Amino acid sequence: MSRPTMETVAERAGVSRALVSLVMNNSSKVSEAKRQAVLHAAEQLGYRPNLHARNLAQARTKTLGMIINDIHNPFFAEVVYGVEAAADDYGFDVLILNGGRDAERERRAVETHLQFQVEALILVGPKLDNDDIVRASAVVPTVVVASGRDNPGADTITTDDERGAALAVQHLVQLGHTDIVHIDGAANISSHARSHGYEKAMRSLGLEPRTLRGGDDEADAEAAIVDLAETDSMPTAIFAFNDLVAAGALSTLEAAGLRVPDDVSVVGYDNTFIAELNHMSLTTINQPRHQMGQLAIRTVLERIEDDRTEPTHIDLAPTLSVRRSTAPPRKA
Amino acid sequence: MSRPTMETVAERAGVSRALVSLVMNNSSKVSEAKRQAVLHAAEQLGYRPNLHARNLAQARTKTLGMIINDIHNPFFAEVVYGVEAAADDYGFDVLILNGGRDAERERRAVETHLQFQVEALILVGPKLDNDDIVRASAVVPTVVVASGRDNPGADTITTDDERGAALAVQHLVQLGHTDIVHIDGAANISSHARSHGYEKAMRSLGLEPRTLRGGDDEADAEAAIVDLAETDSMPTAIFAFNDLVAAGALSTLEAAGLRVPDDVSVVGYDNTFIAELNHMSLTTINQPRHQMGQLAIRTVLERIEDDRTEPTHIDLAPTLSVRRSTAPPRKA
DNA sequence: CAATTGCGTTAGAGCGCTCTAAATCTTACG
DNA sequence: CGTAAGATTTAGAGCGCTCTAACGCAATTG
Repeated sequence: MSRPTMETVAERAGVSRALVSLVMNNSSKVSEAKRQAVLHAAEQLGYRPNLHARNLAQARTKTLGMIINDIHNPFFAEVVYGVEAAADDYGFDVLILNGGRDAERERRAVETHLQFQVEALILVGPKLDNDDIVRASAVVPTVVVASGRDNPGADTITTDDERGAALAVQHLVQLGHTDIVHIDGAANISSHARSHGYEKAMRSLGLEPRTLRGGDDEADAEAAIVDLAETDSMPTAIFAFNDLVAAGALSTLEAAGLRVPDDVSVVGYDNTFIAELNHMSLTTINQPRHQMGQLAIRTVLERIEDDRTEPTHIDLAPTLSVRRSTAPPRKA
Repeated sequence: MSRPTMETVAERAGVSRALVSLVMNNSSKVSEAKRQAVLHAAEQLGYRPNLHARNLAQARTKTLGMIINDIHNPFFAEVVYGVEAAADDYGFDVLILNGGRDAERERRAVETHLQFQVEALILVGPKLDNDDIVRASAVVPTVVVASGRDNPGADTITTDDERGAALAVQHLVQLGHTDIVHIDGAANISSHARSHGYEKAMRSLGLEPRTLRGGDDEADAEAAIVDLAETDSMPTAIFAFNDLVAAGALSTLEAAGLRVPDDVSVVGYDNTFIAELNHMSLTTINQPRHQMGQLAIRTVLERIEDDRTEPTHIDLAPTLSVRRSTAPPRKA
C-alpha cells in the first residue's frame, strides 16, 4: 500500500535512482530511450515525487505562504487570484491558511507556514500586530497587502485611502452635493485614513465635514442613520466606510421612507461583490485588488531571487466606480 | 543565515539530537533539567522544527488537503470554517488550494496536494469530473462536499436538494401561491435535483410546474424574467436556482415595475451572504454548511484512523429561511 | 555487595530525494 | 586501431528529523 519511491521506479526501469531524478526534473542530458523507460515505469507504478523529500534535499521549497484575514470576505478573494496568477508565472506554489479574523489564529498560521519552510509570507489584511509582523519578517521575506504601512522590515502593498475618500467627496460635490456625511469605520484599520481623507477633501472644497461613528458591518450603519433621521439633520449624501456599511445605510434609509438616490445619495468603499449586485448598484471606491496581489508576489520575489533587503512600499491609486446609488441632490 | 537545526540546538544545550527530538515532541521521559536546557537553547537560536524532515522521517504528515471550488464564493467559506474547526480538534493542519472554477486547475491542485503527501483530500464543490475523483480516491481518502454523490470510492457530504426545493414550494403554497415558476441552474451540478424536486412537489400539490432556463449568475435570471413579462405570463412567485439568480430576478422585476414581494414573491437557494443583506432580505433555502465541513473531516478521519474502506454518503436536511422577499400573493 | 530493575539518554540507521564527482560508454579523428 | 572529447549514467553523501535498540547509571533487592 505504501507509495512507490524513486528507488522502485529505478528498479522497474532498470536504471539508477539518480537517472530517475534527472528525468523527473526533465534534464536535457538523458537519452530519449531511458527517459521513455523511466516515464513508463513511473506511469505504471503511479509514482509521484515526494515533495518533502525533495524540499529537504534541495533546501528550498518554491512555496509561498499566504494568510488571509477572512476567507468569508470576498474583498480578499480578488487579491488571492492576483497572488496566485503571479506566483504561477514564477513557478511557485501558494499555500493558503485562513486567519479567521483572529490574531491568535494568524500567529499560529505564521508558525505553520514557517515550519513548512515557505520562502516568503504574504499577509492579506492581517490582524497581527506590528511586533508579530516584524518578528516574522526577520525570519522570512514578508509582504503585507491592504494594511497599514508602518511595519519596519516588511514590504507593503496598499492603496491610498485618503485619496479614495477624496474621490468619493469630489464625485458627490460634482453632482451638486454640499451636505455630505461620513459614517466611519470605527476601530477598523483603514478607518482613520479614510475619514481623514474625507475631512481634508471637504475642507479644501470649503465644506464642513460631519463624521458619525459606524463600523465595518451592515448593522453598524443603522444607529448613525437613525440618529440623522431623528435629529432631522439628514444630509443629501452619505459616504460610508465600506460597501457593507453602505448597504446598511441603504436599507435603513429605505426603512425611514427615504429613497436612494432620489432623496439621499450613498457611496461605499471597496467595490465588493455586493456593490456590483444590480439590486444594490452602489457607487463605490475601487481598489485594484488583483494588481495588489500580483505586486505582492513581485515584491517578495525581488527579495528571494535578487536579494533586495530594504523594504519597499507600494501605494496604489484607487478609482471611482459610479453606479446607481448616487445622483444630483433633490431640489430643496 | 541558514536556519538552526536540531543538531545546533543539541550542541548548544549540551545534549544529543535525539533528546532534542524528544523535547520537541514533549515526551514525558525527559528530565526537567534537560528539558529546560533544550527549550532555552531552542528559544535563543530561534529554532523551528522542519516539517519536511519530520514528515519524511515519520512517513506521515498530519495534514489534510482541501480544494475549494472558488474562493470568491462565500457559500464555500462557511464549509471551510467547519472543516478547519474539526481538523483542529483532531490536530490536523489543513492546506487550502483554490480551484478557481476550473477543472484543470483543480486537477493540478490535487496533484500538488498528493505530492505534499496529505493524508486526505477534501473537495468542496469540485469541478472535477468523476474519473478524476475516482482516481484521487484510489490514492488517498477523499471526501466530496456539496456535490453529486455518484463518486464510487469517495465519501460524500451533501444536502438533499430535492427536499430543499420542496421546502421552497411548500412555503409558497402555504402563503397561498399556486402560480409558481422555477428558474433553473442550467448545466449547474445541483440544478437537476432542485428542479426535479420543484416539479415533484408542485405535482404532488396538484399544481402545474413551469421551469425556465436560468444559470448560476445574476444576469442569467434576466432573460427568463423578461420573457415572462413579455408573454404576459408573470407568475405570483418565483423559485430561483440560487441566491444570485434570485438577486437577478429581484432587480429585473423591479426594472419591469413589479414589486417584491407585493407583486411577486422570490425564493433563493443557499442562504448566502447576499440573502442576508437587509436590502435584499431573500427568503431562501439554507444548507448546514458548517456542519457539512465538520462531517467531512470526521468522515475522512474514520478512514485514516479506523481504516474504514466502504464509502459513506451523508445527506443532510436543508432548512427554510424566511425573510422579506416572500408574502401572500396579491389579490387578483 | 552483586544482581536486577528502570529511568534517562544516545548512537545510528533510515525516510525519499538531489547533487557532485567519478565512472562508463560512444563517437570521432589522427 | 588507440585515444581524447563528449555524452550518459551512477555511486554515495547528505538534507533534518524520528525511532529502535542499546547504553549508563542510580536505586532497589535479596
